[in-house]
Amino acid sequence: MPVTLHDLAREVGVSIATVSRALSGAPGVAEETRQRVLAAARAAHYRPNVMAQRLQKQRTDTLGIIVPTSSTRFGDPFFGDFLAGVGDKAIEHEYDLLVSTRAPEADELHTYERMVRERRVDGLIVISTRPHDERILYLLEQDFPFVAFGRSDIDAEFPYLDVDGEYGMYHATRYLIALGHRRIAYISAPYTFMYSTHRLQGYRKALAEHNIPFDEQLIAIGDLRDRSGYNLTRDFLSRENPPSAIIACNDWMASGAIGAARDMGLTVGQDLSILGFDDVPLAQIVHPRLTTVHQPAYEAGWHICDMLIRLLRQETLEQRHVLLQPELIVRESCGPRATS
Amino acid sequence: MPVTLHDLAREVGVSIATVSRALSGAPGVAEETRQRVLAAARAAHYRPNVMAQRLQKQRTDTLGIIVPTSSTRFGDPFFGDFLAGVGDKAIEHEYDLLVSTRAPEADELHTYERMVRERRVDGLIVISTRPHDERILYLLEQDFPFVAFGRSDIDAEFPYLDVDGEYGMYHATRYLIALGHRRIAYISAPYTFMYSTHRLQGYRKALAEHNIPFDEQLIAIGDLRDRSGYNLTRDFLSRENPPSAIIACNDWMASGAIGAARDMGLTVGQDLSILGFDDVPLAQIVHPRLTTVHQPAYEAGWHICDMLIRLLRQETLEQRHVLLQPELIVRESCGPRATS
DNA sequence: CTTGACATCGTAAACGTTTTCATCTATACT
DNA sequence: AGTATAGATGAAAACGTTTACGATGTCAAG
Repeated sequence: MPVTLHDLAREVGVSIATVSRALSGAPGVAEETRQRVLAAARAAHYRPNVMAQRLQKQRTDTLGIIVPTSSTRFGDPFFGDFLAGVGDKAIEHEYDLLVSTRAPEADELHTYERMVRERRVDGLIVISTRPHDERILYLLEQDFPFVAFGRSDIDAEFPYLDVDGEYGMYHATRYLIALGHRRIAYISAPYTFMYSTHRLQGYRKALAEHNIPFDEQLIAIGDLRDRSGYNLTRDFLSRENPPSAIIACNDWMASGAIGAARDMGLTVGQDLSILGFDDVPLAQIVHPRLTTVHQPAYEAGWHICDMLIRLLRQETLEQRHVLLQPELIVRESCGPRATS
Repeated sequence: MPVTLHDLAREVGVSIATVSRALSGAPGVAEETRQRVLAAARAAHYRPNVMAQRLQKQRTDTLGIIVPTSSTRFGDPFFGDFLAGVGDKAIEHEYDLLVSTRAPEADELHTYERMVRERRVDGLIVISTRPHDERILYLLEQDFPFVAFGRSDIDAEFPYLDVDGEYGMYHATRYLIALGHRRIAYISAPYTFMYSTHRLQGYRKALAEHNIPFDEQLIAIGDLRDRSGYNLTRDFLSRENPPSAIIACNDWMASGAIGAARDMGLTVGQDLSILGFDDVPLAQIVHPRLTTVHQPAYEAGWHICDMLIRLLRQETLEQRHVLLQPELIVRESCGPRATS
């Protein structure tokens, strides 16, 4: 039913090779012929069959990204913005974007194998890297093109873009220290995420620089959802020597912390300082508005996609390792330590 | 480099046709031969080349969804959950999911043409339907399989799933009326979305049933973001006869409304009732927690994807038109009208 | 012993491109 | 005039599958 090169060739009275050349802009076809072909193609509303092109070219012109749907990531607006950045960049270069949720029961690597071995995509974006990330090891082993969002601790080089969580948390912590805080609790993300370690590093570094001893008791691990921020904060505040400030590893937990403080009769920003991470829209909606560390989600996605495309085009990346410096956004959830 | 049917055929000593049949489970191949082929395939880590399969089968086994990235939709967690539902269902049936952001400068239909005419996908999911939706008209005209999330007012039948906004808003309004409210302001979504009209219908219907005259002055149109909810609420409240309750068309604007009320010294849930729509996670984080209408985003995506797959498989849909009834979630942002 | 049915398998044609290579024509040079 | 050269084109081989069709062999029924 749909019109093919063959149809056009018959129509114009040339061979399909000539039609192909004329359409692709390849040299070696007379200008007059080219015009005739183009006119016929337009008239017949010709569109190439991409599957045929892909089979022939041995390229899919498709980028892939695999999203663990069960985790909170997908509902997280941070991820939505990231994906928007990836998508915009992809379409700008005429790449398709294949988004796959990992089948919950299936082995994660199975999803990656599916992409790689069956050649569904030309390259992959790996998100939320983990320590000893087996996905990255697999892709390296297969010599498959990819760019990671985040670093890992494996003993091999690979292209990545990361937001410098250590830098961000270091400055956030310094900010609280400058406000007079000494007992600063820290609600971490699970250590299965690489960034957890980096951010904790920043926290520890700032403490050390100001000769504040690191207290294991002030560290808790949340599940990134507001509920756990709430619970852990209640826990912290009901101790006999409660912290005067709390840092949470993302804005959701920080928002939960705000709720807990409110429920316990504390005024956030005065009695208790709370600091988040990510700067999702939510941060400006909660009351008081959240002081947090801004992660440029859209830009990160955009940039990573750009790196991947360059990689696929064999262009040399000016930088295979990009570290973005996040910015501390001061709003109202932090204040000087209450001098009671 | 990668192993093909041809390689396996040579290996086992049969023709590629037999190998293909053995692998696909087609009849007409001796059990013993099939086992030999399967063993060889396993040993050689054979994976089919999907592009070749797609060219041959004239199917892409891919579903598409086009997302207007510039609008707030992508960052909206509602959409993230929806997409997760679609993705999970798609992978369950071994479909790939192609997510395309519309190139901002390009004509929207161009993106659809790209999908349809170049046969990149077998079917499409159309989201946030609009009055006289040209995308739907185009797909109908092309006789291209799709399922819409939302209805439209065009004069043609097409498969859709929708959340009954009229029903939801009707019950929400009734709830406020039952609490004693008579002057209920309404912050609508832009009328470029089909659901705006439906929801407004529900609001009007509830008013009419209780003999409350519809007052044009109490209707405002927001842009779905919290900022506009904030501004419009300030506007409402600074009039001489302010409303005692405000309904917003989504939770973001409702949250903005809460902020505005707070800034004007009002206690939400007592002095002013505020009601949202969607029930995104945010609704449970703001203070007071938002009374809102729950939209089952994940389930909607899941169900729509299921409908589309059945459509593609020529199975008869038990229902080509699905209307989900949303549920009112009562929390703390609404209360009886203050009897001052 | 012939015939037909059936199971098993191979040949080859598709699917719609891109691209190599060879062919052909026309022009320019000796 | 003869020949080299460049430009324009077509034939055909790929890319890796699926599948219609035909060929072969086996076995049971007549």
